Amino acid sequence: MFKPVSNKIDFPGVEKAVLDFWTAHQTFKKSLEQRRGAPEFVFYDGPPFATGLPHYGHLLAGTIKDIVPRYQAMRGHYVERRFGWDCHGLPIEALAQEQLGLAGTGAIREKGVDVFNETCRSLVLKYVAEWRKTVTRMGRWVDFENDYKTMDLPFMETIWWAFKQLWDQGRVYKSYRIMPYSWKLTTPLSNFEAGSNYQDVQDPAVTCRLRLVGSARRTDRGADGVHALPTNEPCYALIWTTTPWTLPANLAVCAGPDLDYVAVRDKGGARSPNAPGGWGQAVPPEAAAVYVLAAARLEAIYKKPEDYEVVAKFKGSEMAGWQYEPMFPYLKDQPNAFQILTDGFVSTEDGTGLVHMAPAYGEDDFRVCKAAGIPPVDLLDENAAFTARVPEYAGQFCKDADKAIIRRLKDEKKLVHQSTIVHSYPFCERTDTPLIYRAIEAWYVRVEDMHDELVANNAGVHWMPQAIGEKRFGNWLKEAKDWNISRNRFWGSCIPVWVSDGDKDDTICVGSIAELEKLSGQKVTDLHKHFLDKITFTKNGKTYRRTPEVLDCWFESGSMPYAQQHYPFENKTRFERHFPADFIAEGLDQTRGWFYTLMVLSTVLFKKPAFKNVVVNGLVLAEDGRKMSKRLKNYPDPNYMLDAYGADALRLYLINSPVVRAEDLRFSEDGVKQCMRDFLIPLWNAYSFFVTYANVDKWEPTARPSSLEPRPLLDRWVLSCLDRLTQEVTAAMDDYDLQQAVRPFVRFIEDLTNWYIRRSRRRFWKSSDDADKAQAYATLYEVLLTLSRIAAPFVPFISEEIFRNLRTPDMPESVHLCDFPKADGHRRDAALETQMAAVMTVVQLGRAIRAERNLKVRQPLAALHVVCRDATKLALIRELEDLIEDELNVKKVIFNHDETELVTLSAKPNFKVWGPKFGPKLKPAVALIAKWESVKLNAMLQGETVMLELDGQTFELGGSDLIIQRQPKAGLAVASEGDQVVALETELTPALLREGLARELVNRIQNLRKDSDLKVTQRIRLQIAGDAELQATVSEYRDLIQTETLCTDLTFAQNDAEPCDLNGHPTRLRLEPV
RNA sequence: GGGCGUGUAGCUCAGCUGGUUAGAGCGCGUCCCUGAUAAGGACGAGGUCCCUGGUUCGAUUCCAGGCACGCCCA
Repeated sequence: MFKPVSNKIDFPGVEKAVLDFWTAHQTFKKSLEQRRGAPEFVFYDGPPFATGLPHYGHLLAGTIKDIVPRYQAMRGHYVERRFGWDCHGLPIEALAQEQLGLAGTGAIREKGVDVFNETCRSLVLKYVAEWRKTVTRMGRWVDFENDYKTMDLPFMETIWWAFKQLWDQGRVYKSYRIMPYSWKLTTPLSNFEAGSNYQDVQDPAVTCRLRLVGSARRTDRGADGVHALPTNEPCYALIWTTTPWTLPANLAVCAGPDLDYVAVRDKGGARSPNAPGGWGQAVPPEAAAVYVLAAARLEAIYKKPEDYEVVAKFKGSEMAGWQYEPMFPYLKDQPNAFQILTDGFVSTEDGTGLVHMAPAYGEDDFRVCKAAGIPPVDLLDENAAFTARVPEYAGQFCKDADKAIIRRLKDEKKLVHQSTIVHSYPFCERTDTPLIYRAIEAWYVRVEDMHDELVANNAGVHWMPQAIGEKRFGNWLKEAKDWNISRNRFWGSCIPVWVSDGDKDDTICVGSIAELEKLSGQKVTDLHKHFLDKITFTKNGKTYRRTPEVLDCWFESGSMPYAQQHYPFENKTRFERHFPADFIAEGLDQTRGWFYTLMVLSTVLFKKPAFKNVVVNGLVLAEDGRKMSKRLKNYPDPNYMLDAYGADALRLYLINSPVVRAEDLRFSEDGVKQCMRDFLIPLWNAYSFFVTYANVDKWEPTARPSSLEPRPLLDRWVLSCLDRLTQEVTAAMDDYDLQQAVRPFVRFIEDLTNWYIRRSRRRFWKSSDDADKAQAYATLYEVLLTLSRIAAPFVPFISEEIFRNLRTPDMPESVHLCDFPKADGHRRDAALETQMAAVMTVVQLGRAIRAERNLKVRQPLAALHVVCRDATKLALIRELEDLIEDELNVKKVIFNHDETELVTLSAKPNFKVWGPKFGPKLKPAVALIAKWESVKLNAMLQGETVMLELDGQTFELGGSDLIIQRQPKAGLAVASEGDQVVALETELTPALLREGLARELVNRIQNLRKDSDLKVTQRIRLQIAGDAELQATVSEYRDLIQTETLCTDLTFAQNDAEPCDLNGHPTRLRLEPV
C-alpha cells in the first residue's frame, strides 16, 4: 500500500514536511557522504552582504546555485557547497554609522575606530538567521556550518598573501585618484555615493587670461605668418572656470589637438573684454592685447565681429608646449608646469576651448598632467581649507575664497570676464554640503598590461548566456583600467604595507601573520584596522607604521577561491583540487564585480581563470517594470509567496524565465500561479490518480518492467516521451541552460496527463486484473518514479514527496540520493512519437468538428472518416483505430486515401525550394503558375513533372515544388491539418440518441457520486424516474449503467430527488450507498 | 558620452542557420467536457514582429542608422 494521497494538495504544507524529513535524516549530509571520493564538481558561492533580508534576486541566484549542484550530485559528482558571507565594506559601515549615530569619518574617528569596527562586527551577522531560514525554505542545500566569512582571521591572512604576491610582482603601486570628497565628513566618497544627491547651484564663472611667454612667442612658428603669434604685442590664452578657488593650483592649460584656435586682436570695443570697465566688471590692464581661444567660441566671447580682428589661426596640436606665466606665485617652481598640453577631452561646448588644469582637482586634469609629468599639488587641508602654502587664504574654506581670488585677479588685470552659472552639482548625501573633487592617495593594481592574458583566460570560460562573456565581459577585459584597491575606510581587510616615518617610499609589505609577529615582536590575533594600526615596528633604526587604508572588499570576494581554504597556509592540495571552479553563478551586475575580480586575481596569481562555467542572471523587477522598492510596495513579500504557493512554484517560475539568461524579469504572482497550473498541479494529480487506484487494486511495484514486454503501444509511447524528456533536460543542463532544461517538462506533463492517463484511465479502473492493467500500473509507476528523479533538481520538494511514497525499500531513502536517469535514449522511438502525433491530430480535428457542430462527445456518432493520401501514415493511424473510436465516441472509423470528396485542393509554390531554383526569376514564375488549372496541379501532385519556360530557360517542376492547401468543402463536417483530413458523420439515429442519453445518465450519476464524496469503490443503489424514452434507455443500457457507476441495484421508479434535465428529458435520480 | 542587452497579441514570453498563413500561456468571448483535475478541451476576437533605410526573388530573422527601456562604465 502507498500512503493515500489526496488530490487536494497543500504545497507549502508538503514542503515543510519534506524540510523536516531532510533535517531529521540529514539528507544533505548523506548526499555528500555518498559521493565522497567521486569526481568533484567544484562550486564557488559568491558571498552576499547580509545587510538586509534576502530579496528575489538572492532567491533566484540561490535557486540556480542549488539546481546545478543538485543535478551534478545526481550525475555522480561530489559537490561541496559552502555558504559565504561578505562581511566588510560600506554597506556594513553604513549600518554601523546609523546605529551609532555617526555622520562621517571624523565622527567615527572621534568615537574610536575600535568601537566602530566592533559594532560592524556585531552587525554583520544580524540577518544571518533570517537568511538561513529563507535560503533553507527555498530548498537550497548549502553548508552553513562550514561557511566562510571574509572577516575570519584565516580568510584575511590569505588576503595578505594574495596582496603580497601582487606586491612582489610589482603590480601594486601608489598614485592619486580624483574622488568626490566631503569636507564636512572629511572623507572621500565613492562615485556611487556622490551620484545620489545632485542639486542646482549658482557658481561663479570666470574667464581669465594667461600671458604667453617663451616658446609661444617664437617667431619662426608657421611659415605663412598665419600660424604665428604677433611678437610685438602681449599675447594671452583665455581660460574659463567655475571653480576659481582651483586657480592657485593651476599647473597647465589644455587644448583640443584637433580643434581650431584663433589669435584675435582685441579692438577694445564697448562689449569687448578690453573695454575699460565694460564687459563684465573686468578692467584689463592694456589697451591692446591678443587673445588665444577656440574659433568655435569666438561668437560666445565677442558679441560683435567688429570688436576683434583675427591675427592668426592654428590647430590645438600646434599649441602644444607653449608656455605661460603662472597666475599665482605659489607653485612657480613645479617641474614641467605652465605649458599648454593637448587632449581629446576638450570641447567647445562652453568656456574658451582652453581648459584650466589643476591636476589635484579634476579627473581629466590629473590624467593629462600625469601624462605630461606634472604631479598634482593639493593646496587644501582635510577640511578643504587652504594650507599655509597659500598664505593669503590660509585657513579659509576653499569655496569661500572664491570671492577674494576673483577680486585679486581683477586687481591684477588677469580677469577678463565674470558671470555666474547655474548648474547641477553633486552634494554629500549625509551633510548636504557640496562635494569637491580632489586627488586622494590610493593604491592600485596594475591591470592595463594584462589585457591579452585576461582575454585569453576568459576565452576558456563557458558563459550562459554566451554574449555576456564575449561582448560585455570581454570588452570590459580588453579595456580594463588599473584597479584602485584602497578605501579610506575602517571595516575591511587592511592593506598590509608599513611605511617608514621618515621616508614615504620606504615600505614593507607583510604577507602573513607570522611575518608581522616577527617584525613587531607582538602576538597578532586580529587583522582589522583597530588592531593593526597599533602595531608599529622598528627596522634598521627606522619606525614603520601601517598605511591607513583598507582594501576594496571586492579584493576579498575575488580571493575567495583560496581565502576560503586559508591557502597557502593550509589546505594546499585541497585548494589545488578545488581550483578553478566548475561552476559559479551571479547577477549581471557582477560583470565588473565578482566575475572581474575573480578573473584578475586568478590570472595574476595562477595564470588561469577561476571558473569554467558561469550562469549570469538578470534583474528581477517588480511587475510594473520598475525596480522592486520597499517604499513603493510594488512586489509581494517573498515569505508570503513561499507560504501561499511554496518554494517549488517559486523556483520553477524564476527558472522558467529569461532571467536565467541575463534578461530582466518582471516578477508576477500570476506567473507563479501559472507555474503551479502548468506543472505542479497536473504532476500531483497524475501521482494522486496513480496512488488512488494502485491502492484500490492493492498493486505493488514488484513486477519488473522487463517481464511485461511487449508493452501496449500507448505505454511504449509514454516511455519514449520520458526518454526524450531525459535527453532534453540532460542536454540543456550540461549546457547550463536552465530555462531550456525546464521547458520540456511542461510538454511532457501535458502528454502524460492529457493523453497517456486520460487514454489509460479505463485500464486502471476496469474490474479484471489482467496483463494490460499490470502493464498500465507498471508503466505509470515507472514514469512517475523516473519523473521525480528528473525533476528533483528543479522542484526538490514535490519530487521528494512523490519519490518517498513510491519508492521500494531497496531504493535510496531520498530522491536526492538517486542517480539522475540516464539519457541514453534506448527507449526512444521516434517513429512511434510521430505516429502518435498523427493520431492526436486526428482526434484534435474530430473534436474541432464536434465543437463546431455543437455535438458533445458523449453523444455517439456513427462514423469518422480519416483520409490521408500518404498510405504509410494512414496505416499507422489505423493501428490506433480503437483509441480514436473511443476518444471521439464514434461507432467506427473509416480510412480512405481519396480526399477529393471532402476538401478542395489547391497548391502554392514551396518558396523554400523555388527560391534557390529561380532566384531573381521567382516572381514571374509565380505569376505563371497562378494561371495554371487545378488539373495540372493535381497531376503534379500525383508525381508528374511539368516544364516551365521562362526567358528561354526551362525549369522542371514536380510535386515537391508545391505545397498542397486543403479547404474543407462547405456543408460537410470536415476539418484538416497538413495532409490529414477528418470527416464526421453527424446524423443522429434514435439508437444513437438513446445511447447518448445513457451516457448522459452515467455521467450524471458519476457526478452525484462525486458530489456525495463517495469512495471510488463504493457500491450504490439507484432509483430513476422519467419519461418513456428514458425508461427505454435504462432498460436497454441497464448493464452499462450499473457497471460504470458500480450500481448493485437499479430500479426505474418514482422518487423524491431533485428533478433534472437529461438531453431534454426530465429526470429524477436518487442515489444511495449500500 | 561609451559598452552590452532588450523591444513580437491587452499581459508574460517562444520563434533553430532568411521562405510568403508569426506561435504558446494567461486574460477576454462562445461552446464543450469532467469519478485523476485549486482542472481540461475546442473555437473566436486580438499583431505596421519599435522606426527608417539597405542587402535579397523574399527580412520578425542579416546589415546600417535612429528611438525607447534596462544594466554597467565614464
